[in-house]
Amino acid sequence: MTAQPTKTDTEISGDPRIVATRRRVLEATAELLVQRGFANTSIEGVAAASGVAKSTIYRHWPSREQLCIDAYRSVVQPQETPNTGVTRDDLVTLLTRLTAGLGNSPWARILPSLIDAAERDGEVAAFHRELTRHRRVPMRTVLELGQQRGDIPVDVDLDYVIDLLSAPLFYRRFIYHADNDRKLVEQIVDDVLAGLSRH
Amino acid sequence: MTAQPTKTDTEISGDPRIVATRRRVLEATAELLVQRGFANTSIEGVAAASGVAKSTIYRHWPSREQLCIDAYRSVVQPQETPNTGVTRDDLVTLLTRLTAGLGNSPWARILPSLIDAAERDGEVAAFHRELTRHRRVPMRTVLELGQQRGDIPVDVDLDYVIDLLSAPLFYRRFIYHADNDRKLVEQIVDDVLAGLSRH
DNA sequence: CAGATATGATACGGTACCGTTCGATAACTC
DNA sequence: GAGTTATCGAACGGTACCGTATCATATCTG
Repeated sequence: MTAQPTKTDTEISGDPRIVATRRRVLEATAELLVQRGFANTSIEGVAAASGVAKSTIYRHWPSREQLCIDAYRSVVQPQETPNTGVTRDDLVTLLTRLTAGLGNSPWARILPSLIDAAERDGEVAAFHRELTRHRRVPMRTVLELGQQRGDIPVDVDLDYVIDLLSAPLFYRRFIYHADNDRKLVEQIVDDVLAGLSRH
Repeated sequence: MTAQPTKTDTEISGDPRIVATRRRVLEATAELLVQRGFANTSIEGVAAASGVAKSTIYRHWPSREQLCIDAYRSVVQPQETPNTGVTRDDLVTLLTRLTAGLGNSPWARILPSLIDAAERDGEVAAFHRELTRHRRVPMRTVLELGQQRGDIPVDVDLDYVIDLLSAPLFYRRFIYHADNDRKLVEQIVDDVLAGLSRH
């Protein structure tokens, strides 16, 4: 039971029938995850929504969990790392982008379901951990460059800085249910950087 | 359909049968919510776990949602407001308490389910909003006193400060899956207060 | 074109809930 | 103790899914 990503999206299978089926099913699953959440998304529901026969879905995915994980993965897009040479501006760019993603993307709308499922399912938890680590890479890079530049004291743990910067946006989106605008992002970046400079 | 809290816990009904039934059902429901989550907690499951007949449960609660909301409410305990006269220390106290609560309490273990359900159910969302607002009151009070004392600049929005202070703990518990220790709490408080003093 | 392969459609027995009804007990109240 | 009230337990018809099997049909590949 080693983590088997159920094939990457750069599918090697030439057969267009397989490619089309996978695409249709993953799209329908993502849509259902948005509308109904993880626990209320069933294989039969996906079959009905996608127009793909249930038996065909079972030929491609071993379980509902794997299907949902694949669907979620298909909805996450990679982020590029800004590099203007100005730490503050690059952070604002990253957080503004995060704000946009948190707003209305399928990724954000499914995330609560995923977090909830991860509380009880080890497979989902491992997947979520991997995704989260991955998502933090660009900001980590920006902060490392900033540290080399002297914008951030060298004794500060950069993962901690990522927490300080990102967490308020997640919190306000999922718990406090408040809007995140650009002004807020700038204030967070400036306040956090100012706070760290005391070290 | 005005927000009807389905009776407060300070139940006026003298009949001990009713009191006992409500207690048994709410306890079993909370336990099931921890174990299986919101979407996988059914009335029949609660009946089996509590030993209370299904028909009896339906006499007390109109729906699964209302029952789960009541069960969650029964698990939340009110927080008192520290007041040592030292803003920094009071904040550390509050956040340390939050850290403890986030660790292993039923409240924290059910929270992801509740957040997920709130994404799609207006009734749950309203309830969650109410709870969140309520939970923030003690910290708001501490910050107001701190502001009067001059520890926090007057032009700073205190709700924003609550976000900066609390969010990292929630983020690390539910998204980053990292531990929150006392040292981290102190660092957050000191860094945030230092950052705000630039205003 | 011929053979291989993927899909569609349907049916299967089985499980878990739903929300309601009803009569028999048990427990409380006055 | 008599009357009221709450609970139990079982049964109801109905819905949604599960995971598997079968076979005809459609679609690719060489």
